[in-house]
Order: sequence, then C-alpha cells, then structure tokens
Amino acid sequence: MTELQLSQRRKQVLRIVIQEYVENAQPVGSQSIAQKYDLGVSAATIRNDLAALEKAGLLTHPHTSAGRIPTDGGYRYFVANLMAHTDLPSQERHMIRHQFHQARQEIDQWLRLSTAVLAKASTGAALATSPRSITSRIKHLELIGIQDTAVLLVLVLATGTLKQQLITLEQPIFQEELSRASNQLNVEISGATAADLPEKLEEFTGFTREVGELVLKTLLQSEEQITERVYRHGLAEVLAEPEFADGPQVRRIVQVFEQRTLLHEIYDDIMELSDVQVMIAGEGRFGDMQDISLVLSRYGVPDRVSGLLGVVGPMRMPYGRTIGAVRYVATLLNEMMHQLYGQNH
Amino acid sequence: MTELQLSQRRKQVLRIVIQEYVENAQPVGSQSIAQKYDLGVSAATIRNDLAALEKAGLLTHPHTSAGRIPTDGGYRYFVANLMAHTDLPSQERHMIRHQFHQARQEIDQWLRLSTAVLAKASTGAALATSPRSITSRIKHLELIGIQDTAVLLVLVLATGTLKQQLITLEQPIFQEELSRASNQLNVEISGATAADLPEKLEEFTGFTREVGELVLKTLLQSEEQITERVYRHGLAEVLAEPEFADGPQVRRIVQVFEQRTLLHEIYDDIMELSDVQVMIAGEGRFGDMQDISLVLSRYGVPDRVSGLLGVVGPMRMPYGRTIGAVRYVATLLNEMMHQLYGQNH
DNA sequence: TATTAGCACTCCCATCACGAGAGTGATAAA
DNA sequence: TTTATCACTCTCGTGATGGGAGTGCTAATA
Repeated sequence: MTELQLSQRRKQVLRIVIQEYVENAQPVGSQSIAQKYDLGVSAATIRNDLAALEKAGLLTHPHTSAGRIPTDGGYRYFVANLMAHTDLPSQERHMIRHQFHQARQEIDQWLRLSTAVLAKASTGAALATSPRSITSRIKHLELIGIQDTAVLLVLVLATGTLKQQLITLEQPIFQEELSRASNQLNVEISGATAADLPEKLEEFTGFTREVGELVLKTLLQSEEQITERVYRHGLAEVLAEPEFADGPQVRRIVQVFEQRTLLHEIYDDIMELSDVQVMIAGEGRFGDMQDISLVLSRYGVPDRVSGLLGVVGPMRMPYGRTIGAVRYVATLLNEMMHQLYGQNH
Repeated sequence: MTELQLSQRRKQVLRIVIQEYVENAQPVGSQSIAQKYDLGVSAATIRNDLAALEKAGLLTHPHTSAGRIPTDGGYRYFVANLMAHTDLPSQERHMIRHQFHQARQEIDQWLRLSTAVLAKASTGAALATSPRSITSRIKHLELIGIQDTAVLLVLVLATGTLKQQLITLEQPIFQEELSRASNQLNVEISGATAADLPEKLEEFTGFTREVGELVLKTLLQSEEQITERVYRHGLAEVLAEPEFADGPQVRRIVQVFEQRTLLHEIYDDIMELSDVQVMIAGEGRFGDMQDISLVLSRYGVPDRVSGLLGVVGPMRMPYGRTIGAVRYVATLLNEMMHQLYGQNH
C-alpha cells in the first residue's frame, strides 16, 4: 500500500477515531469527536473528513446511521504512520525487569514469566516458543542405563539446551560399556554440528555407531522447529473482550492461539526482521484471522538461538502499548540469553 | 448421597432422558419419549415418572412448559448406577494403540499424543500433566561449562527424568575442575534421595558443596508439583458445544482448562484412587465449575511416578465413552511407563 | 394402586409494529 | 473550504400477539 496523502487534520481525526474505538469498542460519530476534542472545526467538517477517510479505505460503518470504526487498513496506516512512540512507561519497565531478576535462571522460567508479563501488560493473550538453535553444536553426551534394556541418551548442546532420547535395547548392556561408548564419542564429536557428524562417525562400529547415528538424528530434528515448546498465557482474559461475544469468533481466536502450524508459517518471516512485527487481520494472507491481530517479535542471540514471542488479540487493540510491551520483554530476553549464549562458540 | 430406590421403568426413563439430552442438547418431553421408545406405557405415565425423578432431584425444567434436562445429581446417579459398560470399541482401541507404537519412545511424545487422542475420542478438551516422581532418586549428575561463568547442572533421576539448573559463577572455572567435582559427587550421591542427601553432603566443601546443595534444592523442588508441565489439546473443538454459546460460560471453561491451581487441588484426591474419577459440576466444591465436568485418571507406576490425565468438558457429556477413552489411554501410558520405570529402582 | 385420557394452563419464542435516538449525506449559504 | 440545516436511514428497546410444546391436574379405568 502506497503512502496516502492526508491533511494534518484528517490524520488527527483518524487518530481520534482509532483511539476512541480502541478504548470503548463503540462506533464513534462526528458529533462526539467535535465535542470531546477541540479541533476548531464543526461536526459537519469532521463528517466530511470521515467520509473522505472512508473512501480511502481506512474507516467503515457497521450500518448507515452508525459512527465510524477503523478497517484493518485503517489500523495498518495508524501503526505505520500515526502512532506515538511506543515505549512502555519507565515505571512499568522497572517492575517487569525486577520480576525477571527474581526468577530463577532458567529458560523455562523466563518464558513462563514472559508470557505472564506480556498478557498482563497487553490486552491480549501472550505466547512464546522455546528458543531453537540455528545450528546445533554438540557439547557433551551421556548414556545412562535406566532399566536393563532401557538407556537414556542425554545430549547437551553448546547452547545449554538438553535433548533426551530413550533407547531400547535387545539385550542388557552394562553401565561400564555405556560409559566407554559415551567417552569415545565425546572425544570425537564434541563441538561437532550436524554437518560435521557423518564423517566423524565413520570410524565407529556396533553399538557406539548406533548411538552416534541417533545423536545425528536428534540433532537434525532439533534444527527443525517441530519439537519446540509453546508457552501460552491469558486466553481467558482476552475472551472477555466484546468482539469475542459470539461463538465463531471465539473459536477463531482459540484456534489461532492453539495452533502450532500457524506459528510455523509465520516463523520464517519474523526471523528475518529484527524489530517487532505487527500482523493485522492476517494481512490478508490468513483467512481465519479476520478481526484478529498478532504482535510478534523474535528474541534470542543472532546466528545462535532464536525464538518467537508475542501477543494474540482482537484487531481493536492498543497497538502502541502492546508493541512496547513485546519489544521490552524481547529485549529483556535478549539480554538474558546473551549472558548465556554470548560471544565464544 | 444414599442410593435411591427407583423402579426399573423410572431408571429406564432417566437413562433415556440423559441419552437423548446428551445427544441433542435439547430438553426432552414425555411425548417424544413415548413415541421414540416403546416402553409399553403412555406419555401420561412417563409424565408421572418424570415428575417423580424431578422430585428426587435427578431432573429439572428450564421453565414450566419445557421438557426435562438432567441435573448434576442426575448425571451422578447415571454414572454411578445406570451406565453401561464403558470400554472403547476394540477397533478404536487398536487404532489408538497403533498410534502409540508409532510414536518415538519419549514421555513428551506420549503425553502429546495422549491429549490428542483423548480430545478426539471424547467430546471434551484433553489435558495431561508430565509425570512426577514420588521420591526422586538421583542417578547421575553432570556439570557442563557453557560460558566462562555459566555452568549447567544436569541431573538425571532414576526415573529417567532430567532436571536442569543454570549456575552463574563469580569467577570462571575450568571444565577439569567441573568434572572433578561432578565425579566426586557422583560417587557419593548416586542413588540418594532428598532425605539421604544432607548427610552425604557434609564431607564436601567449597564449590562441590555448593553444587550439592543445589542438587538438593532441585530435588526437593521436583517433588513438589509446581514444576510440572501441562499438556493440553482440543479446546477449540469443545467450545463449539452449544453450552458455550455465551460469554461467561466460555470464560469459565477456559479458566478451568488453563488454571494450574485447580489441577493441584484435585491432584491429591485423584492420586489415591486407582480408577477413573468423574467430577460432575465440581461436585459442589468448586464454584467456577457449574456445568463443567472432569473425567480424570492417574497414570504412572505405583510408588514411583504418577501424573494426571483427563478430559474437561460440558456437564452434558457422553460419560461412558469418555471414561472408556480416559481409562484406555491411562492404561496404555501405564504400560509404557512400566517398561521404563519398572521393577528395580 | 398404577395407568390412562383429556384439558386447561404456563411459558417460550418468533414476529411485528412503533417510536426514540444517533448519525449520516446532501444542499446551500458563508 | 467550512458551516448550518434538515430529511433520511438504520438500530435498538419495548410491548403486543399468537402458535406451540409440554406440563400438571383430575377423573375415569384396569
């Protein structure tokens, strides 16, 4: 969409309509604008402006004699051109930061907290995916006998992520044997990536080789994103919004919120962009997202690990606040992840 | 509630009302019963029976001139006394078992699959908690340097569960030092429980001691259930049921489904009982569960590990089927867990 | 005593009509 | 370009109306 030319006052009117509608969820008319805001012009003038904004595709009516409400295009224009600065108030930032410092130093904890904080700070439902390594590098592996014929393969990646995989054997193997195999493998494959691995495995045979193959398989799997864990918070609250009063609409947002596949589809788009991304009513690409918006951001350490973080909510959403919240939480996560996965390998 | 004495026919009438109402979500009247089912009596007689069942607290009207619908007490009576055998059809059982054998041998996978299967087989939304060890016994620990001052403590429990905990140091420690500490600790504390641990730690000092304390803390934490992961599936589908047409009702079930606290409150009750437990409309104990029922079961290996598994749905639910599904999936999980955590420690 | 037929009664629900109110669009004047 | 004015449109709440489903009661019957 090319940048529209709008007079200063019309921009202002659009801003007011969006602000009022976001707040009250009620169509806003020319009179109430003229009364509440001193624009120095009469209701009739505003009426003309509203008509113009409607012709430009930024506003609509629900019916002939109702006030105006923003269209998806209207929100997009607002977010792109009209929105005030979006940082969270500093007091709120401090509070959030404090909560993060309270939490135990664990990614799981951080992400739980992130969704809780985001859901509270925005009017939407928050979600986050656990971080995924761009290229997984093996740090260490361990073979632990659990039962006679059950062995647990524990894989520690360079990022500190754990992968586990159960191995069921035909015959029992003693722990000494397991230790020998894991030691051999550790020497050879520590620091290797999925790409290096096949070559290094060639020298092994038998059980050790089998384990090595399994390591490779696990590694490859972890580089796809299917295994990711998704954290969610605040669905119940967002359902209180008036747009979710009727059944079909509820189902739609719950589906968007629950579905993994949607996240995967969006994942790659988001990953390439550094700032917070706003997707209003699916940007036309996703049919089941009418009236639903996403505010998403990547987080992590560039070229190392990255995850997705954001908010799902109604299109009628305080974008400024939400974007600020998502950006701030992402920044915090970045900081904390950086401490972990920072500079060296 | 003491067992009510009902004539054979009245039991039959109650059964029919419940069956019809579960199917059609519509109050059922005396005439339609007389027509559809050949009870050998007229509509007027059935009308008397309905009145009697209502007086007994098993049925109600929505209003004077509507058909009857079951009360919570009616469902409870039905489940306790009237319900036909609840096993899933064998073809369905085979299909489910097949799916489980397809899955990778990993608890995470199993639980995901369990909720997916349950949600499909019942009309409700499924949830499951990851299993929790009754008494955690340490199998192995590992210290792995991630960054200069960041060390990952990996704890393998006897059950094959992994616990991880990040340690941030004041000064860098070399991997050799870490290995020495972990070897020392492994020799001493392998096989120990949280109860044994304090004594065994006394001989250590310095960094090794600190790690030991951390192990203890992690262990204790894992024996509470707060850390548990909750798997969920099928919320969107259950919201399509007509009882969730209005807002407040939707919020109620979403809250029940999302809240961890509720699960915790129920946890202990369920754990003591071996068969599937049915909780209809909160059994009066939980105010926010009007019109919502739970069908839950414990799973795991007695005295070792156990988790919770079940379905959340409207009170108007095909209890027979749902109970059968929950029981069967629990049985499957039991089997698979038994393979892992079986006889010896 | 249990069952049945008959009948008046109650209440829901869909439909329509009606008027008030809010807001628009258009027109013509400033 | 802005403004005042006014007819027009549409929603929404209210009240009236009638059909229909199902009940509760009574009196008769087996």
